[in-house]
Amino acid sequence: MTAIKVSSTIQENKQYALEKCPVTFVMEKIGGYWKPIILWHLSEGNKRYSELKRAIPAVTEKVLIQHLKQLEADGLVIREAKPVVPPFVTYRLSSAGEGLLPVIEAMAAWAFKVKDGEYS
Amino acid sequence: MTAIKVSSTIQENKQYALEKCPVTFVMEKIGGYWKPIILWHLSEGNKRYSELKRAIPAVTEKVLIQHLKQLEADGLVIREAKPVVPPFVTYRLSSAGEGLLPVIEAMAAWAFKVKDGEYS
DNA sequence: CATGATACATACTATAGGGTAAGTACTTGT
DNA sequence: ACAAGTACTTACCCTATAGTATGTATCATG
Repeated sequence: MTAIKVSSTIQENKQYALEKCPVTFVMEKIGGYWKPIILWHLSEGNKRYSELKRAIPAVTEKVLIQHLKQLEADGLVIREAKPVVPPFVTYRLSSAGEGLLPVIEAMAAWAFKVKDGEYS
Repeated sequence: MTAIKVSSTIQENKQYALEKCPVTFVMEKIGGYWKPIILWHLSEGNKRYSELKRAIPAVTEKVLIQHLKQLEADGLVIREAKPVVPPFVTYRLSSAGEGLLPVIEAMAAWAFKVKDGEYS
């Protein structure tokens, strides 16, 4: 039943979903809990690590870098580190990251409609 | 450090994110692994439970109903059950669910751009 | 009379992700 | 000499979610 065959795992289903569903593909990239917020803040302009930290106080440092690393690995943000002695690292959106902004805005628009009770 | 205070939990951070970030709000609704796929299939028209099952063979039945229940509870899909003896249940998008289609399409559009290498 | 189809439910497991807490290396300020 | 700020890293825990496997009620059909 359920058409799951030999040695099926979560990873295999993930593969399936990634290939079959472009939306799942996007979810993989921005599905982290704080990623959309990070992207949102970066859409306002380049930010230092510490600026992001202060801008999103509820996220822990571990998760913040974790997400930043993933976003960097996925090519959505670009990290620039000046090799100075108190470290100076800035993050900014790549062109792919900027391409996501319309998506983010579409999501925000829907959320506001829902909260305004526009869909009774 | 990290500005997390007394009795902070995942749930509290969730609350924070939900209030502060409309995108996280959307993620809560369509963030389940198969939800976007389900919504996509429902965008093609009403579907019976068994039709969805066959349309998305890689998802298990448990997860399929689980997601459908959540989507129903979130007001994104509408469940209609005819009280006949072999059960006949159809699912369709609510107006709020339809309102998400532009979001889904924006995500899909971005995904295809990425895969086509449009952002070198 | 047993199988299949319908639309689920339920008990159990496994893993990924987020959270907590603490530490690192280097320098400037007091 | 010690704290504070920079940008992280690491070890550990906890929970939410997906997956596995099986069961349920009803009827039609062979």
